[in-house]
Amino acid sequence: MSPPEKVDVAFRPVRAGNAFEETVERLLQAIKLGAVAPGDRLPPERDLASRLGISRVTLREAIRALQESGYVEVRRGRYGGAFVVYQAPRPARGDLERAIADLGDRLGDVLTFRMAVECGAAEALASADLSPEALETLERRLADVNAAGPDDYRRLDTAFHLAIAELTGSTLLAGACADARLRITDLLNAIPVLRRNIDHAAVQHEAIVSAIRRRDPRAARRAVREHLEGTAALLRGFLA
Amino acid sequence: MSPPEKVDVAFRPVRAGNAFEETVERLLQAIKLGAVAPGDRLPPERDLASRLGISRVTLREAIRALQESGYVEVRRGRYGGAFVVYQAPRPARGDLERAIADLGDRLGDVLTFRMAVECGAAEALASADLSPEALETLERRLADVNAAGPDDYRRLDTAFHLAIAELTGSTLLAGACADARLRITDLLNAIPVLRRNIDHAAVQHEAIVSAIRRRDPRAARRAVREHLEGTAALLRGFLA
DNA sequence: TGGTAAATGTCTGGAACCAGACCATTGACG
DNA sequence: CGTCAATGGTCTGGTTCCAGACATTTACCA
Repeated sequence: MSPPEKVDVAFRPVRAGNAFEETVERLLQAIKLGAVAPGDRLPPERDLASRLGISRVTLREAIRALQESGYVEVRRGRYGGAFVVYQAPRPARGDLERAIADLGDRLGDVLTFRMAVECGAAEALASADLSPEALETLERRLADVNAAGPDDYRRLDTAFHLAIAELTGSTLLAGACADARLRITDLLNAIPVLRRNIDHAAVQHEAIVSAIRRRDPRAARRAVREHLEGTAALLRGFLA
Repeated sequence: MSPPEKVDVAFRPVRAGNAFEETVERLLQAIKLGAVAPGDRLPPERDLASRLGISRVTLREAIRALQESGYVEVRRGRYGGAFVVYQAPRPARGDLERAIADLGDRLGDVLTFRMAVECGAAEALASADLSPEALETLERRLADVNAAGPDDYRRLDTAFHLAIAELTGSTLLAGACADARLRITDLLNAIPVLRRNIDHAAVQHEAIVSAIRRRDPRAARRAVREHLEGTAALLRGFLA
């Protein structure tokens, strides 16, 4: 037998690192991702801390960091909370290059990962026995994206993609999709939202939902694949 | 627009929980997974601690727990270390039911996740431009499984599956596959290794490698899908 | 036979993190 | 116009976790 079957992936890190930094990162991504729309507020500290599995103290430190960086505005009293004041800026020339450079050689990693999990989610959803409510949620997200203005587009696009993952009912898969999306948000936000691209995406989105609706896993997968490949190709192009 | 697009997956836990318990779990799974064969030793404490991203103290506590449970044997001095003494027992009647009950309603979640990431990995690998060394590694793992005795089978089967993920070069995807495998190990170990099943699996493994070799992503995906679906169906059957 | 390298074993001080109790503020609503 | 519930703000004591220095053990090897 061949001796060195070192499966080093079994010894990968148990924890990501510092709880505070992780939390800042998570919240920041939740904001950029649009899980909380500008003007809305984060859940109450006690709730959020328990959902994130950290103490309120640590969460508060993270929120303060976001406050000092101008992402949220904290108000006290009843109906108070941490309100999102961040509005994703229109991408400027050079943003994309910078974001890609930040990601470094992990770009390919992320793109591969995203392709695998999002295609998998779509296929799983199209194989499942969807409740009418679930289907309605999906249609609603699709309508939201189609009705979005330029400032809302990325946010609602993300919500649509993540809805597919969440509706599979697999929290592991949904988590993986969210993770993939988080890692690529900065890149997506750096791509200008052009009319032509939106229209193209809308057709593809429709194809995805249609495949899911008629329970055609292979078509669902193919549709997602084509949808993501456009972005992937664009980004990989900047590596040359 | 439809107001409540609560993407609660964005607020999922930042950290898994207790570092000590997480570490015990991880090491235990690494052993059951066969990342370290019986008789072999874990990496030195300092190495391992840094790889796992925890302190040596915490790692030592975890190792001591494994020692007291009889999984490893620790020897001091040069050429010492934590040696694996655990030999996966032949599954007994009722093990599988117990393992499934332990997993509870997360079974579907795990199966869906596993299907998505392993299919994704195979497809990605079949789309990639494999180096001769990579291909050779894959062939070697395949040969290892085919040459395995009953006691080694699960371990080498795991090594084969994880090799596919690792060779994609995407650490995220490899990590996800390892994670999926970890979560399902107890189930797999509870399934008796029958001659008939081994032969069947060997044919499917060959189909997977063959598809990768001739760079046919769709065939690779389909082969993995069929391979995993057998297990999934078997397990789901126990839910009824 | 003794030196040495590589490993585990032990200790200390400090940083990070937590749980929970309590305080302060605020806007809605009766 | 006062009450109150929901929220952020603060404090205390304790636990977990860490980094690093130092001690001990052991097998190879000159």
